[in-house]
Amino acid sequence: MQIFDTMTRRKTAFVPRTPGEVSMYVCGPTVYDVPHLGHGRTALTYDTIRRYLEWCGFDVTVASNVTDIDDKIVERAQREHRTEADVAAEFTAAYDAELDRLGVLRPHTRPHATHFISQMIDVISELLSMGAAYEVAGKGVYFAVDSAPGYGRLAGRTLEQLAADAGARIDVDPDKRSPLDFVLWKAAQPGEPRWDTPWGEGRPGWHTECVAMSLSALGPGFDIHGGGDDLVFPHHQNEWAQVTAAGESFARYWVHSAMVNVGSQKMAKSLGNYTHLADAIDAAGARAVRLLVLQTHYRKAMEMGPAALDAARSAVGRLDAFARRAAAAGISPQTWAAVRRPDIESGAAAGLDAEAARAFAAAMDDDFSTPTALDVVFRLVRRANAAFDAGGDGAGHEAAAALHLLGVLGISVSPDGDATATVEGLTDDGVEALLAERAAARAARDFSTADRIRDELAASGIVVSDSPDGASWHRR
RNA sequence: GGCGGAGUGGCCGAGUGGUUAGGCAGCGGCCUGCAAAGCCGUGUACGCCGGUUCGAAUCCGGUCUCCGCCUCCA
Repeated sequence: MQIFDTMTRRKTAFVPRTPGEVSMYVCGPTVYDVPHLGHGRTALTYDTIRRYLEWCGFDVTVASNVTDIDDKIVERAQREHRTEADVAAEFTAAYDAELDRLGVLRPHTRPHATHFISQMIDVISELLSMGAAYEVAGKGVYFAVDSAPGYGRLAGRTLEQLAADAGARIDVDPDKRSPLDFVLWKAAQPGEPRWDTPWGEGRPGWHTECVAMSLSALGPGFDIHGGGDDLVFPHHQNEWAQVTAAGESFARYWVHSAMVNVGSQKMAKSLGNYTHLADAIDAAGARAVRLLVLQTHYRKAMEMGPAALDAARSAVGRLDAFARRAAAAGISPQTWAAVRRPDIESGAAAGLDAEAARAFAAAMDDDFSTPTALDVVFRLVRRANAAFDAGGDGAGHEAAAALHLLGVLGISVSPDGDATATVEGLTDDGVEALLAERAAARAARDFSTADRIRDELAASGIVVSDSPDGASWHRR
């Protein structure tokens, strides 16, 4: 298995710290507003990686934080006359709700920054004692970047290059020894939340929390450190600098997922193309959002506008229709839910198309190439459908593999369509009654009545399909 | 200005030297009372200009355009 490591900028063979186990830290959100499409993409990226590694047989541990104290949270709390904790609680809940809808597995541990103040104090104290950090009266504690040789490497730049550009876009703070130095701890300001420390009251800077939390949760030298592309610099570089200065080992692999574009520009509030994750899920369904995300490689910027979401929604409909045919043939995803990659390689999962599963695994082994993996799945679906058309039971292996591999990617397909969709109106019995009426009309070759009933059902979200064995239906 | 990425058929989006990516949409056909679903068929796609090669979307040189990061950001 190969993973692209941001630090070395190349695909690297994946060798975990402990054989058979993978430890993964994913930088989570700052909870000052509702989650947007980008949060969804990032979460789905790491959820997919996790699911795949688990399928491969690894014992995976995921830690993902919530930043619940930060400038923007303070700002919003003050603007809305509420506490920071209240703001954080509201948007943590919103984040959880949308990720749950997307089917993103909850991390095994989810540290909150405000619960790790004492660990952050330990980190900063150590850096102060070794001279890697310094205090500025009234402002806080800063990290001296020159105490971390190689600073800039994650961004593909040298300290000198970075220094030459410093100040190009923001004013240099004269209290810093180097313009690149960053704040570890912010001295208390009136009206802001504060914690007591050996160097006075204040609140944490952003970059220390992930150091304290990741190392607490996963220990030194954990395997994968992930997050959005925009965190590479300065956030991850600054985390790395602290750990490096302290002489500890940090992440073995740095993985970053690319940004979401809407209208070919990065989605951002300032550009007015900020899209709430909840709106996209409402419009296209959670599975379409997931499918769309996986149709693009995680390291490439992707388009998530309405047209793209709509196309994905159609594709999910195709998969559901396939699931209906498979179910009718007695092939259900549940049958294969417990199968893992080693089972297929050992031949213990006879009944699945092993060749297709290998092609799928080969794609995923290549830096989690989900678009190619989906290619494998869709080709299986077409072959299985063709076999269904041909009659007989030749579709079994392909259909089973397609359903199983979709499950590995976290895409749930179902004969019933989108189980989370809101369905109002007709009960099952009501539908059956109307269908009986329609069947009678068809038998009498009264097609206008039959079509009227079908149209009525369609208006209620019921799709009717006729076959030699009679009519079947499902909710759209 | 520095660093990095990208330009692929109507749209999204894989693909790093030679056989069909895939999805969505369209068109024709089969199936159907008509549909739906499905299958089959269907697109002189690789920003532009040169070069290397028997052969390039894929390598080299040049050029244009777009995007991201350099500041909080998934």
